Amino acid sequence: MKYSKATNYALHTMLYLAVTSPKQRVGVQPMAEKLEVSPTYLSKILTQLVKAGMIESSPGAGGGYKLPSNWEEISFLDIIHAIEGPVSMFDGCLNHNPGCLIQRVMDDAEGKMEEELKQQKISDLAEKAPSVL
Amino acid sequence: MKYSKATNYALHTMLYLAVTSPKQRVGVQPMAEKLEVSPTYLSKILTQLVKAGMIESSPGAGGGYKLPSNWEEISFLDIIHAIEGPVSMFDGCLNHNPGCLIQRVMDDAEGKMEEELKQQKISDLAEKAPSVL
DNA sequence: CTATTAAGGAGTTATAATGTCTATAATATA
DNA sequence: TATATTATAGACATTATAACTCCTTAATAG
Repeated sequence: MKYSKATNYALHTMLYLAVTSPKQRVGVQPMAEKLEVSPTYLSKILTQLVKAGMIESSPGAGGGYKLPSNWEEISFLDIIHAIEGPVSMFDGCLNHNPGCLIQRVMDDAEGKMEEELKQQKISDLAEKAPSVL
Repeated sequence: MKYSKATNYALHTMLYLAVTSPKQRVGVQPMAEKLEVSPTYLSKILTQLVKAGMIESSPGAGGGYKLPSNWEEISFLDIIHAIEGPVSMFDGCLNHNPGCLIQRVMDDAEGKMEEELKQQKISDLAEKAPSVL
C-alpha cells in the first residue's frame, strides 16, 4: 500500500518543468541528475507521461520535453493516474458478491482522496515555491 | 498502489465475526472456507489482528477467535493499520528536502481518506447487511 | 492424557517494481 | 548529405514484496 517510486519521480519531474521552464524544452539528463535517477529509467516514466498528455516531447538535437499548453490545469490526480493507471486501490469483492459493502466503503474513501488530489494543481505548487523541488 | 489481499481478508473476517458471532468463538476453518483462503495463511493474518487488539483468541479445544468488548468502536482504519502498518503511502522526499511540498499535498490527501475510513465502523456494516459478507 | 486449536519460524513461489542494455527513429545543424 | 543529439521501444536482469506452505511448539478443554 504505497505509491511507487515512479509516481514520485513523475510528480517531481512535472514540478521541475513547471518551475524551471514552462516553455523551454529540457532533456532527460538534467532532470535525472536533479532527481538522482538513471536517465534511462526516468526516460520510461517520461514516455508514459507523454502518452497521457502530461508533457510533450520532440526528438533530435535541441529536443527534449516541455509542458503542454494546458499545463496549468494539470492536477496531481492526472499525473498519478498516468503512472499508476486508473484502477481502484481495492478489489476486495470476495464471494463474487457485486454489492459488497466493504468495497463501497473503500471506494468512497478513495474518492475523498482523489477529490483532494484533483484540486491540487502543479501550477499552484510552482508559484508557491519556485526554488523548492 | 493497491491494498494487499491480506487487508481484504482482514476486513472480511472482521465483518464475518461481527455478523455471525459477536460473542461466540469461531475457529479459523469456517472463516477460511467462507473466504476461500487456506487456513494457515488466514491464521497469520488473524494473529496480526490479535496483536493489534482487533480480536481476541484462545487456544485449545473449543477455542478460536472473538471480537473484543469494544468491538463496536473498531473502524476500517484500525483494521487497515493493523495489517498494512501505520506508515504513510508516500515517501517522496527526494533531495533530502524536509519541507517537500509534494509530500505535504500527498499527506493531506491521504488524511482525507483516513478521515473517512476512521468514521466507518464494522458494526455499522454488520447492522446494515447481516446476511451479506 | 489426548484431541483440538492458536502461534511461531523458516522456507518457497509468484508477482510486481525497478533498473539496464541495445537498437531504432526523428530532428537540428554544419 | 552527414553527423551529433535526443526520444522511443523492446528485451532482459535484478530486486523487493506479497502470497502462501510446512512443520513445530504451546496452550486449553474434556
